[in-house]
Amino acid sequence: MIPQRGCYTKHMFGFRGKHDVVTDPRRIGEVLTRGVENVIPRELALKKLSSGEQLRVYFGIDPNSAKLHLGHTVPLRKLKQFSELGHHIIFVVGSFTAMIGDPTDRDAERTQLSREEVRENFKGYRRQAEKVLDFSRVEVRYNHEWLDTVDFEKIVSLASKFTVQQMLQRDMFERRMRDGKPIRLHEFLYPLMVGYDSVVLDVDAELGGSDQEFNMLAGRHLQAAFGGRDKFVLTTRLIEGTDGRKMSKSFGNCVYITDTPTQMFGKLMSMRDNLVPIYLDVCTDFSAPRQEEILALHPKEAKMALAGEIVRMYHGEDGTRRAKEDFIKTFSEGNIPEGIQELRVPRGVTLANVLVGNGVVESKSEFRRLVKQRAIHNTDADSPITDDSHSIQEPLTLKVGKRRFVRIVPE
RNA sequence: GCGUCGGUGGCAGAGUGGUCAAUUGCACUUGGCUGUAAACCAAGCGCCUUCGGGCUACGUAGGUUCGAAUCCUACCCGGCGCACCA
Repeated sequence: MIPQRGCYTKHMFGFRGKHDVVTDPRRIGEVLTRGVENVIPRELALKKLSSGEQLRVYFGIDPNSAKLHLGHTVPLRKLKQFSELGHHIIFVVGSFTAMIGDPTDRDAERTQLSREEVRENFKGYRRQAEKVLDFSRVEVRYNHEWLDTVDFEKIVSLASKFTVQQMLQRDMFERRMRDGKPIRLHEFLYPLMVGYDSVVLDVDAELGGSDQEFNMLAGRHLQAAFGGRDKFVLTTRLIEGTDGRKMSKSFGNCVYITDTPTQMFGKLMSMRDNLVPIYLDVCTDFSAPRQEEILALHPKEAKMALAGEIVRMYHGEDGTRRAKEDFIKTFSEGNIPEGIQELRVPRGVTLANVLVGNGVVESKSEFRRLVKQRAIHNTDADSPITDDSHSIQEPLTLKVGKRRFVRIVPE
């Protein structure tokens, strides 16, 4: 069953005394700066956090089934810090908003998800997010609980709190106006809906990626308009993917927290040097002095330290050691890594069919190209495959391009 | 509703009857160099191929033509302008 309003009660969460809330100015200072893009308004945040009151801190997520990457962990880690200060974390799953799709992410699939799918997706999300945040101390809500029953009268009342000009100020809309790209009316509704979440939950603070700033501020505006608390908004920094572009599934530049230690280590090592400082600051708990020490090392050593720490956070010491050994063996020494993909095939089939059939190579044309470029290397004989009609007679270990390895065994 | 401009490969954006599987840039792949980084250099970048070529593709469906991404018609979608705002 989907948790209904009331499933989570004050008995389960809650009312800690003042003495449970940490008000150490130094820690508050760190929470409000590290990995933080913006705090609006900063004075309000300081005042609330110093008051000793337990704050209601809201974080909303889209209920897609995607794997979590390091970028997703940034706000999660920030939530954890708030939780450690003794504040109450409310996780809102966008079970209703899923039907609209956030215009911020214009690639987002607009497929309507059923409530059941949303719930399933959240399970997967939670399983991953638990590597960062302790969910036993988190209140989880689904926003269809209150958005389902919103009628047109309510929508009008919400919409009347904004002017069209305010909506158009959003840089994304501004840009699309300028570029002559369409803006659909319902896209204005999205900030209203997620803003209404914070009205209903009457929160003290909202966290999100800096791409959510507009939506969160809309919520702040609505909460004030409906006589709620004065909330502050904290946006976390967005980290670039390993190639320096926006971290995005479609660019293939994400480090997923479900990646194996070896994958994770390898991806982090191949990232651009200039990203090391931000990753250190945002994705690890290294203190500022420790970060300085690391950055003073040879760039490769610095990256090793960073990669090692991040892998350790998600896979522990053992995984890290193995990943590091694998990396050194494969790339520093040019050997073959452990546990490569092994394909059992009938004797005599062509290599082209094997590689294309198993998705190692995309098409036969691609295969021919790779052969021509001497990119398919027989590591047993230490020579490239030069015959594009090569057929499999003997077991064969291949290196395709820089990092694809496959062992083929005829039977 | 009327007018007008437009819809091309992952993206941007050329091309306006044959020499177009489609200039160019970005992204991507591969080789070189390296620290599996960046930068740089070089090659490649729809699918199939017996390497001759074949097939599919420029919003959708038809049509004109020996030949269409390019011309015509209808439809769908979008931008802008005008009208509407009882």
